Amino acid sequence: MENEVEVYKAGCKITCGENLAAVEDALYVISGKWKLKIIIVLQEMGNIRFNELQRLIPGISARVLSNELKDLELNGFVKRVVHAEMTPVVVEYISTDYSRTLKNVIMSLSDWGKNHKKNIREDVFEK
Amino acid sequence: MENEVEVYKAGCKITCGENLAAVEDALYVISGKWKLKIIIVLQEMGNIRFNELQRLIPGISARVLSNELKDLELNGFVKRVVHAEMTPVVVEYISTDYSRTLKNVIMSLSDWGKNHKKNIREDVFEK
DNA sequence: CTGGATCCGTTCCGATACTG
DNA sequence: CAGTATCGGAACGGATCCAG
Repeated sequence: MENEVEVYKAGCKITCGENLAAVEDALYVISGKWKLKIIIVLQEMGNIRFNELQRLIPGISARVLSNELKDLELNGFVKRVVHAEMTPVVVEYISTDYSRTLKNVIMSLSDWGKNHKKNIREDVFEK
Repeated sequence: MENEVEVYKAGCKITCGENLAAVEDALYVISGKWKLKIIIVLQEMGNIRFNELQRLIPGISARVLSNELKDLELNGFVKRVVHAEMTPVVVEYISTDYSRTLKNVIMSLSDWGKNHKKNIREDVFEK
């Protein structure tokens, strides 16, 4: 019977490892303080310019925003569009189709976040 | 017509802000390199002891695991159970009901991670 | 306006050693 | 077994100045 438990746990370790690896892959791309936020704003606003983006994401500095945008562009979540015909040059950022595959992730996080906030307010913590 | 766009965007900013805040609340609690992984393993294994946990999460050090567990316990995701009647003392960690509310989050992340990995392998990147 | 460059403090985190 | 202590490097991120 002790053995059964061990066998069960050994089985768990396999599926568990799969899930773990998949979540790890996801986190590798979208974790960090800003990435998901930028993606969300980009998706909701359609096209958007650098400064407006910065204004919509409270607390982010130009340096960090710039770095994050490069990273997101490399990973195919954002497209950078330069309107060279205008003066001064206008640069717009738009979200890609691929970034839209994160819909479920964003929604589940958003839902959970709302509940969590509610719970924290009500509980007053019975630790 | 230019005006319509601005009105639309102004509306977006409101709902956008809500989503942003909710996702931010969620990320505040579960972001970081290890938190979700620990929660996943804990959920799949039921009860588990410190060293086994460390073995199941490749790369984590004892110091970091210890810190993360304390943090997770404070936030109600993990329960620490001490069996003082045994010698040597056995300490077990178990996941809480509250940690199970993350089910959707974990599943959507896992699904997306699997797809993402597949895409990366196939694309060979047509940037 | 759209960032790049630099400086610098903080925080994270990995390695190792150690304790009861 | 279940952690703690200490160290040091790396990464993150804010502030400021600068350029096209």
